[in-house]
Amino acid sequence: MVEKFKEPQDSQTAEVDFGDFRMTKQRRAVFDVLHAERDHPTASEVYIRAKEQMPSISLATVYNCLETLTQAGLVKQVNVDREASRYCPNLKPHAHFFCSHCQEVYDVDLRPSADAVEPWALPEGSIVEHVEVAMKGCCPNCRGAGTKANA
Amino acid sequence: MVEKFKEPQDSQTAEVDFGDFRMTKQRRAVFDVLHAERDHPTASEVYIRAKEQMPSISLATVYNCLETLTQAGLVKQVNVDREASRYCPNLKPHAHFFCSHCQEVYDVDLRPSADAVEPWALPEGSIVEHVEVAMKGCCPNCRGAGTKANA
DNA sequence: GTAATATCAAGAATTATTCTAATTAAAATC
DNA sequence: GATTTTAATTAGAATAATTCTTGATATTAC
Repeated sequence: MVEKFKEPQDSQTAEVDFGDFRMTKQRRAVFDVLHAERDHPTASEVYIRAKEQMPSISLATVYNCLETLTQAGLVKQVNVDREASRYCPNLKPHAHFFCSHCQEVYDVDLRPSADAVEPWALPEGSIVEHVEVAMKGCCPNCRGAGTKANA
Repeated sequence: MVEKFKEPQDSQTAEVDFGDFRMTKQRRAVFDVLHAERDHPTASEVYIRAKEQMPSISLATVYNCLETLTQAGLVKQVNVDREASRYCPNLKPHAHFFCSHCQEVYDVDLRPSADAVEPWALPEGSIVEHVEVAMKGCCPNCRGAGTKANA
């Protein structure tokens, strides 16, 4: 049921297990955009970047592709407050740190052998399928530079 | 600068430190709604409940009040995915558990002397001002009842 | 009591996202 | 390799939560 598809055209990344989905040109383009610069672009930003390689792609398709890729487990959707969703190709368990000064989103790795759920007193019998941790504050860069963006 | 206002009318809860803001009838009504049933209503749900006590209140005012109360630190805004924000009056540090079956949001306390940030390998010099932890899964009730809502 | 300021209400506007319907592309079958 | 079937793409309309705008109404300061 789960097969591998080879990319139908030249691309920067190797072949990817795409599950039941077809690896179309558009999905490949969106996937490549996310891997080219590993910041955390919004759908619109992905759209702008994808258009450089594929001017015919539409915003609706970018939304579709991002959803498909998310369902396939190839990218993660990142939500900070009520702002536009951002997307990231980091598949390791990680949290997100949002710097209020430079407005950047950083990935934060889980410490070796640490457990993100451990600090929380869940009732017996709860089943956790998914944890999302979002931190907000000031990143080391902005801190050193005297909080330029906000001061 | 930070003063106490007494409520301008009868109400269920005691006087509250409201910071620089005025405790108006509308804000009090919204505040009371959140304390009456400690579930996690959306702005629209708060609106519906507040109208029972104050039929003249508008949705825009409910949004304004919720924002004011949030800024004053008296309620917390809870965001799960891209769905409508929910509001909760629990001021203790806590996470939220969203049951995909009954669609309820539960508060999850921090274990005694546990630290929500500890599992995360933040770069030196990061300053965390705020942490938001959202878990998704199945609550003990739904688990016992054979996942009625989804199966 | 009057002036200054803050809040409220109603509806318009905005924004991210999803839906719809028609076209196009890809895979399966002949 | 041509045809059929199925899935994906596109453009634009629709939606939903939220914010903004403007004028009216309270509340505090003087």
